[in-house]
Amino acid sequence: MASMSDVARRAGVSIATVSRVLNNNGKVRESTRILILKAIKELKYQPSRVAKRLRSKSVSGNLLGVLIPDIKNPFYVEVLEGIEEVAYRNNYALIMCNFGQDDQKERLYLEILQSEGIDGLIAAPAHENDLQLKKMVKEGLPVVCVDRGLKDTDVDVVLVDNVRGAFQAVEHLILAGYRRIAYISGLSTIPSSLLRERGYREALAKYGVPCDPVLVRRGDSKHQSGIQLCGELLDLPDPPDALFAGNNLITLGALEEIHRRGLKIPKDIAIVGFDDMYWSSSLNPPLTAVRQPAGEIGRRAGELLIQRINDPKRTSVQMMLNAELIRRKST
Amino acid sequence: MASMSDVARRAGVSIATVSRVLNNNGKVRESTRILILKAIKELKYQPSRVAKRLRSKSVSGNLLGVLIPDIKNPFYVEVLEGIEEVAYRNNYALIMCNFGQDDQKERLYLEILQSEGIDGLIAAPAHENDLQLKKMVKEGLPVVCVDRGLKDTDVDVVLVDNVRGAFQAVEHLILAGYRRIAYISGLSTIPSSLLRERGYREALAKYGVPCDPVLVRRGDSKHQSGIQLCGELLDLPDPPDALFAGNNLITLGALEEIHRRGLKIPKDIAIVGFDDMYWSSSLNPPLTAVRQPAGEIGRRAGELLIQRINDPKRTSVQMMLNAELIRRKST
DNA sequence: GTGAAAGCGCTAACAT
DNA sequence: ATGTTAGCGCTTTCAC
Repeated sequence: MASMSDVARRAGVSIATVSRVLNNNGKVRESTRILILKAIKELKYQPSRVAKRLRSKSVSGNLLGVLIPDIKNPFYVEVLEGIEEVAYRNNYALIMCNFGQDDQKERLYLEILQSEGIDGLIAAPAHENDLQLKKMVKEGLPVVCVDRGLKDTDVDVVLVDNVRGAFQAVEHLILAGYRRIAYISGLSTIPSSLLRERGYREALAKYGVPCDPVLVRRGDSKHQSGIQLCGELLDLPDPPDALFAGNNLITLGALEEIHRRGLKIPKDIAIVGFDDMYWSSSLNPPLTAVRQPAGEIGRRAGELLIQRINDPKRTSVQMMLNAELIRRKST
Repeated sequence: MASMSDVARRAGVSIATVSRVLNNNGKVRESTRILILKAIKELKYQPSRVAKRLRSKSVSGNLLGVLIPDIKNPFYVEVLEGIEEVAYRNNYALIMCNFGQDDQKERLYLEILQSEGIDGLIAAPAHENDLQLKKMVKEGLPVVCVDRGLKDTDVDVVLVDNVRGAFQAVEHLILAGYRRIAYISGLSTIPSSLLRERGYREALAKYGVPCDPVLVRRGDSKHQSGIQLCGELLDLPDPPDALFAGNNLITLGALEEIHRRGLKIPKDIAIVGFDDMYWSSSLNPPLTAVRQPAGEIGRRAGELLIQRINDPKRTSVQMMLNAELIRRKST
């Protein structure tokens, strides 16, 4: 691959001049600019992002990190897609780090990202109290969090109103006449699990529906735990007549278990999921769900990050997007 | 962030020696090694992958590129997960490029990857005849293709026996008694679409089932085209009694349309999809599908790539994995 | 066994 | 308006 000095030699100028036309700064005579442009074209020259990144912290290296807990989760895929969209538009490449809810792996990835000299990071951290990430923020790395924030730390966050979303889901169930409403929660270390539980309780409270503790089950946010916990609920002597599933994967797991038992939705049991999927309408019956605008979360996060890279001092914002209940046929 | 020279100074040695202990090459007295290790720990030194990458083509920069057509497609998500798994195990970071079936975007991403100095690339190219990618291969970039190869080019490829997979799916339909079997194809520029169509035709031929051209529809591999084309088929004066869907997204689209019309599966129409999803059992009825071992495709591709990076001269291989028909309840 | 120094491709400060 | 040069952090000869 041709380098800047190749271009310079071919155009009969110094590399500094080449750099100038490349970055459009400094004055360059039109005639030499044309000469250089020609040389660039002829040599098919492409600047090395690596060299640029190494050279100086002061200039953008056009590289962003994305740290997500579980790429199997369609929610994160959509967030990722949103991020990618704005990153690409702004000429940033993306390093993808999927830590699979594994703290150790998250730590290692964070180190790698640092070592890669990324300009900024979008993360859904394992905990609100992620020391390493907090440290990186303090040291000045531009970070924006999605889905969950960082305690006592000044970062941009973009998320959804989990309490309200959950509240709407459960309220909808209550108004439809269900009374024994179960909640399958994801990992209780994740704030959103707790917030959704709060929404669940608030809705029950508001309508005076008693909250039976056996109807609240906590798992690990994954597909398998949806199957497992849904099974436990169904095995109860007095099983629930409706289910509020804490996330995507749990919903899918619960659905699998319900179908396996040959139960009819919503006759035998109703279900509403937190997180919509673009193919929720393909389910049978089509799923009622709380839709987080995942793509927009990603896009917003990307935009905030780029803003922060360009203006590291700007005050941090928390952007709360609205979650909307999509009524289909499962309730 | 501490650099090598910080470590060297602290340990009272030269950076060359530090480099030696870091890379475990050259002789270093045990006592100085310990000294250096101590300094590294104290300074929390982390080598810069950027500098390493810039420095020399001869040594691995620990960076891989992944180029995929559509991250919305669960198949690619699973492939990606497999790749990520082995990349991580081997200390490679991943640059993710989702080109969304857009040729222009693919080209730009390829340029970016080159400019990032990646050590290797895993790609599902837009066409078998991707000039730019072919050129990069010829110039010596280690590449492995997944899902589709590169014409007249010597690359590693890992994919699935599409003809056989499709054949099994359609044969299964025929043996179950269906006769008007439709095929909704993805983009006809993608080899797998054509191969699956071939499997479809071969199965019909083998059992002497006439092949009605109106039952073969070609779309763009996306969700929306599944909805659209399935609708067209259902509107036929003599509609199909079974459907073979060319990929994941098409299946989901078709399902949506079928449910929308209140049709019963498999009574009114049977469906078998190409590509299984981990939540296919959550569908109602659980979906019969041809399962590509997507995670394994990704892992294999990752392994092949790393092998090739370490041994650029080794002869290229084509690895064809088996696709398996999973019989559930939709047929 | 260890150090000095060149150089990867680039930017930016300083000269001219 | 253009050139020279000093690094960025590292690997790798080549000396000693």
